[in-house]
Amino acid sequence: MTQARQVSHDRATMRVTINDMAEALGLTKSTVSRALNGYSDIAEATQLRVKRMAEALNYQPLSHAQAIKTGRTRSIGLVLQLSDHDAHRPFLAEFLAGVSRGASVEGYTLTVASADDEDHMIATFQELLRDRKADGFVLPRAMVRDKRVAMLRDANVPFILFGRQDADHGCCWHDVRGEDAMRDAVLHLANLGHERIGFINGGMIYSYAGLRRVGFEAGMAAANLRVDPDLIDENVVTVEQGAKAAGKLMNASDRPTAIICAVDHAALGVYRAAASLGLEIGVDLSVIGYDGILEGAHVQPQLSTFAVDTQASGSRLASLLVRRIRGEPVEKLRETVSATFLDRGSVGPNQSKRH
Amino acid sequence: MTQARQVSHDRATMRVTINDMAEALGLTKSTVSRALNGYSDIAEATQLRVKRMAEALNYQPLSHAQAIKTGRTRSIGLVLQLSDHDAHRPFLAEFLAGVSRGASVEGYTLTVASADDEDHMIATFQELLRDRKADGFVLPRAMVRDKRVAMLRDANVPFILFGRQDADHGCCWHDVRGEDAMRDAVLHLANLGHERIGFINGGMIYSYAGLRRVGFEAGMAAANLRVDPDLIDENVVTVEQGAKAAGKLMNASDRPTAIICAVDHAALGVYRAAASLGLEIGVDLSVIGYDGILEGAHVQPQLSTFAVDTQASGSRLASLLVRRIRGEPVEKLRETVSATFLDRGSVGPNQSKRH
DNA sequence: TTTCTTGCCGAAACCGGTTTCGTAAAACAC
DNA sequence: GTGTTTTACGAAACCGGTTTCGGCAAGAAA
Repeated sequence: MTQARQVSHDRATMRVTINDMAEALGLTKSTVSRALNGYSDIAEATQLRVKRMAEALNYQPLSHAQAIKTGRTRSIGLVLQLSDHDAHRPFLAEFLAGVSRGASVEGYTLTVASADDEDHMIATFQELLRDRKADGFVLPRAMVRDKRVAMLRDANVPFILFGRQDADHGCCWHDVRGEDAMRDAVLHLANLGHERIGFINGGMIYSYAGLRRVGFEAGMAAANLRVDPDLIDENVVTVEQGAKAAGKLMNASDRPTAIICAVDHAALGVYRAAASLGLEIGVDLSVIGYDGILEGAHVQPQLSTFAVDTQASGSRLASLLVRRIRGEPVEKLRETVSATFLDRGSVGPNQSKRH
Repeated sequence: MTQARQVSHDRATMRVTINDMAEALGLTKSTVSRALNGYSDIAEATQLRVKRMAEALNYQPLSHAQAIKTGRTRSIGLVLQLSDHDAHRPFLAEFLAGVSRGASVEGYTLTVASADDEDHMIATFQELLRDRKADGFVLPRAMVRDKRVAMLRDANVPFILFGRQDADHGCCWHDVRGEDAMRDAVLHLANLGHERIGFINGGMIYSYAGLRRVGFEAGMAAANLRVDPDLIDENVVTVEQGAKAAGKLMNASDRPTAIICAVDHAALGVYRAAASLGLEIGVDLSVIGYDGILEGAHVQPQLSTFAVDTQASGSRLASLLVRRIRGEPVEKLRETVSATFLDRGSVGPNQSKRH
């Protein structure tokens, strides 16, 4: 007991409490509290005085103490899903760093939990809410039919998607315009004379895949090219799957001269398939990926791809979520950013058109 | 205001509080509290009755409420360091999932923050402590001179290392015995007739590197082999660095017939170097890695390596840390586990010894 | 039987905040 | 100059727990 006191004593570096504030100001703590929270029945002069003192004393209300009365704890939650295929894992470090940084800027902290399937995730959400461990959630990897969204919306809990949903679903999001990237990829290739362009899409359960497909088709239409179903594959997220898919596409009666991949790992698979077919990437076969994974810079030739700033997105998601928690309407909290094209060695002019 | 009430109302699924417990039991809340915390001045029969009721009502004290009095909040902290080289990132997802799961089993949650350098990390620790966001910390990647350790030990804050430190440093840890793996790797290769064995070590600022070096040398000694300084390189953690290091080793007057790498990425670099030298891995040059990254199973031939169960370690770290927080002595909270050897295709008998 | 322990629990203070309510003083109206 | 409304703050209750303290009843000792 004495020890517990001891421990908490030298651990906490002696916080300054609202009572210290009150004493220093010659006010009561209720006045201090309301001043800091901007109540209108506190004279503006007093509010300023109090806020200045808070600054001077480096006073920060203890979120736990606030939580028991207000229910809000100034922390945002994120639940990892382990069963997610590993294609997404490399981004996780940056993503988390981004989210935690964005949160911290707003004075929020990040609580991370994990779940092994969607149902478990729902349960985890509820537990976190029940214990007030999170005021809202960041949902990475929006899915087409997303149970998480349904649950959180019904429970009236603030949350934000990394990815998009149909507008009327009433949630806010931040996303990278993968569809624009796919379209630009097509146009870029078309400019280089490619006409037979293959498309290897990602996991169709995720909403990004549908969008990228649309973008690919938009690009093909804009370039006046026909979309050949034989040159399209889906649900490809690993290098192996990418190699297999590429093999299939290259078996088509009329081979593609270029392949666009919705995820970089698939593109690396295309490299592998090309190698086993004796084709040179960037010469015999052009490839464009998406994601901007590091390995892309380490293959020969370097992979041309659309890089996503995962960390920036994480940070942005956190700050939008905090605004949502603070009460801003959903409609104002939807935004997209663009990926940046890295024009590297895996793309070249269409050789078969040379005369 | 009314709205806030509304929100917090349908969000929280109406928790059962200690007052509900008291009412249901016909006791006062002070008795309920002490019963649940096992105070000796509460009759054992009563304790049981209370605990049973807690079970029945699914009562969990609100950690925030406890925190303001006790200073402890039942959550463990983890600060990511962004500047860490990416070699470690692939493990992060599993590691975090493990930590959060281990924590959750003990009724703890995980708070994640990030920092860009060591000093910022110290500041982040202090902030988390000051705001009581964490009762203790998991420190991934123990370093040889670890500022974090010094700071936390001085502040008397519970923490645990993933990795090891000199015993007298008075901290607890959980680690994988990389040194044993390195020794076994040597012996395995020696059994196959290899005598010229190279060693490519990882980042020397981390404590694992020193240990693995010791393990390598122990293995060489046990196999009666001479350690040739020309066949050793250090601070290699990426594929590129690995390729470069391997190139250097293969330039030695008396080439190694096998190379052991302290990290898998380096081993993949060896593959690359071998390819450019026209050497066949597993035949002309044997390679053994360490980590068990997924890519190791996707190269030709598959990389023989020592796999680490990062998730299990994360989980274990969390549970040890919780025990530390609960007051168990440091000395009892140190343990190591072994990596498991994956005997795959990158190792073969020493060709040069064939007659 | 009286007194002294001991066991067991309730009452109340406390932790660090928020929020409701009441009220003295100042400002306004007449 | 009096009556009424504002303005601006203090007092006190509250949130959901923990902890100190005090006291009653039963059992032990005298």
